[in-house]
Amino acid sequence: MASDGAEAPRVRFSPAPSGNLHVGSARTALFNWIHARKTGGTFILRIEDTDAATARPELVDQVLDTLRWLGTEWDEGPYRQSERADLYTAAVDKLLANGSAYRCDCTTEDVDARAQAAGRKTPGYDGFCRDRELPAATSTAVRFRTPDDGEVAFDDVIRGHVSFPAADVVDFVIQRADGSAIFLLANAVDDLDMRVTHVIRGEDLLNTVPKQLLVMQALGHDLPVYAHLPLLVDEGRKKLSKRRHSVGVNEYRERGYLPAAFTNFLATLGWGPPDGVEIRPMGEIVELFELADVTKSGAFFDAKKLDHFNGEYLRALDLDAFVEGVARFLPFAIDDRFRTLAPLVQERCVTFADAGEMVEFLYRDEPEIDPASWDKAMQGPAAEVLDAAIAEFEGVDAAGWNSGRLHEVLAAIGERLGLKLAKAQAPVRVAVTGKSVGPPLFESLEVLGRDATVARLRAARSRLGPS
RNA sequence: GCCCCCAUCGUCCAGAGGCCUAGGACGCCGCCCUUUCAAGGCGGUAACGGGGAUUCGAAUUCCCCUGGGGGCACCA
Repeated sequence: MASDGAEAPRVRFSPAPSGNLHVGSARTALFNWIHARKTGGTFILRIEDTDAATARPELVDQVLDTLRWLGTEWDEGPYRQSERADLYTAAVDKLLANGSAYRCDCTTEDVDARAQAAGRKTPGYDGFCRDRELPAATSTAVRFRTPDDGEVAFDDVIRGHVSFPAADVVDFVIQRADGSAIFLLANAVDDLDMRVTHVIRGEDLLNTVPKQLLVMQALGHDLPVYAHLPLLVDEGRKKLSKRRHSVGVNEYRERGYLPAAFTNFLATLGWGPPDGVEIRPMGEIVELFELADVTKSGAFFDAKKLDHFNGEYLRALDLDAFVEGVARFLPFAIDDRFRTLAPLVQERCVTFADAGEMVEFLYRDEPEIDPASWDKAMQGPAAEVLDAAIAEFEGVDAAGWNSGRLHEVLAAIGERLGLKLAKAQAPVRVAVTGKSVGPPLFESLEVLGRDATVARLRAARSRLGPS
């Protein structure tokens, strides 16, 4: 890398501080991070909070926290645009001075009204104030003067050559009337100032490139290389919306997904390793990753596939790590009973949050009966099974109360009643755990203990009524 | 309305002119294993949007159409 003497790459992730980081943003952050690691470059974090109206300083920490959880640690920053206003003002002054920008006092209403009067169907500014030479005032914003003809073109690492007719790029605001900078300006100035070499971001920003290129050129600097990632879309192929989906990374974090599984999955959205092995350590992904290999079309965030990834990662955890990780998702403290069942629970979890469901029966005085499970299990010879189980289990002495023994006992009962073990265990399972699914029954009963087991069987039997 | 981008199984990726009767993964279906449920094993379903052109040969190149998406703010 950098054998041509070029400087090491510098990339940046520049989220707006909107709190709960969007999964699409997380993917963008990840790809930036991967590219930096791959190339020995620097990953810069910059918070884009130039809009005082929407900036929520208190939410910045949440973004940082999420990034840390994902493992996409930054090398430089975080910078905050709200603290760099002088830089933007200086840039605007320079553009004003060299004729690249001018003041404008048109309101949005003025612009729309003129467009309507002129019968134009294309929205946008018409250059009304270009030559009015307005003085600075509290009501004037600053607009960038775009070329009237020619084209603005660039080579995107992922998309190839992209060009726009310059005439379609209307004069745009770079500084608000209150003197604050607009994203287009701040973003360009910062990329220049931070010597960013590769701008890796979502495709929704592809259309802003010409404007930013124009600003950068007017400021007289070398231009960064752009790479626009395909958007993450919903099942309707629309940009993932906060309205209808769990698009916040925090939701996944709270539901017990593992950061390694989550980032591994994100890495397969818009990119795939050449050998087709999708589930693998991030270190390998970093090695294999090439920005130019990124796909061009939108990718659906498939929660089912994420679940599969997470299940794989969860099962790969050693037992201690699983127990430690699952702890904060359980509504009760980890004890020996949980530890005993843990290996069986781990095998059956997709996320940490699933574990509680499987063992909660241990921590209640009485099982919470699921009606559907009850109806299904308490049919046919259920009463006989329960009666026999009560009688037999009661006779097992405390020292012999273990899963192997219980297995034998219930198998014998089943045999006597002409039932397969699977059938015979159903009423017992529901009576004791309240559900028709869960960890293996005999291990569960062993951990629950004889007295509690028998008490629950009796309770279920009486609830069942006379046979 | 205008501009830009995109187009392989339901989904995510492979495929950079012959190796493709298109491969892997998730999902789904079936079978096996089995103490329920998972996990695991085995098998199956399923795609190159349409039309031209180039070529001996096109999923791969070019053009048009269609379809989808994104953008066009004193938001980012």
